[in-house]
Amino acid sequence: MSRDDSDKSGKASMAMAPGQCSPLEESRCQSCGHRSLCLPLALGLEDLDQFDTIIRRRPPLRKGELLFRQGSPFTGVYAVRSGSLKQLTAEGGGEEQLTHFYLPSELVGLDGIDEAAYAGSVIALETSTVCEIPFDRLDTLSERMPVLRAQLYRCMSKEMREDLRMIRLLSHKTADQRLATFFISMSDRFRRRGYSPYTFRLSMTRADIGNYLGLAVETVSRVLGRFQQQGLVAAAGREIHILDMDVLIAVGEEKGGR
Amino acid sequence: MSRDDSDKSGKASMAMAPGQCSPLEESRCQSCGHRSLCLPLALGLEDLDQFDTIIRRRPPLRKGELLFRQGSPFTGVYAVRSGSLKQLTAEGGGEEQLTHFYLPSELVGLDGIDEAAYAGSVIALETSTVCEIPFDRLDTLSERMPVLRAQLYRCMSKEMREDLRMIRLLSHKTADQRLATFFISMSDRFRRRGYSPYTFRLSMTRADIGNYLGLAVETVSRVLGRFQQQGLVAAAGREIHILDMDVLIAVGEEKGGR
DNA sequence: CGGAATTTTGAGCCGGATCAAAAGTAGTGG
DNA sequence: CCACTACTTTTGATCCGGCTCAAAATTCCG
Repeated sequence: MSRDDSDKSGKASMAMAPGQCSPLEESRCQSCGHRSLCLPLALGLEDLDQFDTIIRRRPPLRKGELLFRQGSPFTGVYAVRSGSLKQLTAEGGGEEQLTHFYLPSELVGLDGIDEAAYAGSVIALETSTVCEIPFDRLDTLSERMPVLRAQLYRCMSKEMREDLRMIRLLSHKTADQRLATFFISMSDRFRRRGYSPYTFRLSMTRADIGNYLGLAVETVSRVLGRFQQQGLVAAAGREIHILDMDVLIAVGEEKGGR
Repeated sequence: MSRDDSDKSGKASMAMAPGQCSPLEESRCQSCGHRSLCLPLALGLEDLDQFDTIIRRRPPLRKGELLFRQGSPFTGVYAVRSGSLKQLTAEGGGEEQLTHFYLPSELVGLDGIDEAAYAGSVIALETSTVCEIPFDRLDTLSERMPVLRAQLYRCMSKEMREDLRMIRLLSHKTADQRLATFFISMSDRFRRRGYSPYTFRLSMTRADIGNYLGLAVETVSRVLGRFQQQGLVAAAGREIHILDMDVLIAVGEEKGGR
């Protein structure tokens, strides 16, 4: 609860200002727990060092703080190091649509390259840290590192593929299928990051989930209630336990949504 | 029905196998009318020649023919040279979702990089020709051509941005807004390609449009009927005339879809 | 001209939105 | 530590946009 806990662990950490702590140690990719999923995943040690020199550490964002605003000039992409964020995109006059949730190791801002401006606003859902990767330097570096370039292509392609999944979900799935798919997807993302796929804490509100899935808050709440009655999941606030993964997967993939 | 028909048109064409006709002239990027929108748009003449050597011409696809199937190994991307195509993606057991329409100069298959397999099946909506661009060679070439690399990034980023637009459309817009947005978008794409933004012929069926927009065919037909009554568009089969662009745009952007 | 695919039109129904309000949670400051 | 306020979540009642089913009208092609 108190910040002192971490400080007690040793004098070394006390000497460091928050957000700049150990720029030579903790903030390096080499020692980052998410390296195996992140952009530089396939780099050799030497290239990794090079890569490290271009990324910039940012002071942590607190809950609700903006990483960047929709339309602001594109300067680079960000890799999530800890915490989670959401992307909101608004259309002329219209309301905001939540288009992405970002977890550690994921790349934020790739959709800004084309028009040299970010396609949506990105906001921290909880205290979060990100690594800033200036795009021009990344591009230059990728010229000499085919592996890095390939990974960048793969990241973009992956996001396109996930967008397609989302389009399918929004176009043809029922509320039940959408929420089931959402839980399965989150579960999977936690699993990949070494956390339990059965028990996790969501950092977003029901309203966020509804906005993301194209459903009203009330519907999210009702469907979740139904899932609990059916023994598929147990939810206490934002704490989620998946009780029957198989059935949940089946619900998410049921034929003929609508 | 008989293949002889095409042969009758003249001796010159008889000397050339279909799909290989004039590989040195018509099929070159330099003489391609879509160069200003296509991948190599910013290349100098020398680089353009280089680029030309890696692209492969394909025999034209006839209406309904498959360019590639979902899940088949990713080998490269395709630039549409003439005609139009649609991408269909299916989920385990579920029905197919139409996720993209492709017009000349657009790049097909970018979403296949990540998993080394194409994310959806792509089918010609009419007789169409495409340029095949093997990805490994494109990647190698992009190493030496920063401009080409930048354009490739931009293409991918653009597709991501368009996917976001689609997600917003599917998540929050009414049937009227969806169809209005669709017409505006098609109009814009025709305009960019040098055709009239007010009068054009759609190559897809109402069912395709419905599938793409997340609507039943009947709804597409009804809304279109309403648009005609209101004097926004005139439609004769697949021939579309936009009569009141401004109002149509306004309908597409109305606040609070649902 | 004839058969198939496409498009339109009509009637009825349902999933999920909306509106309204209660119940629960989390920060905040005294 | 507790009371206060704001936010979040749940629950209930009602309504409507768009889906479904059914069938006619039209267009497309050979």
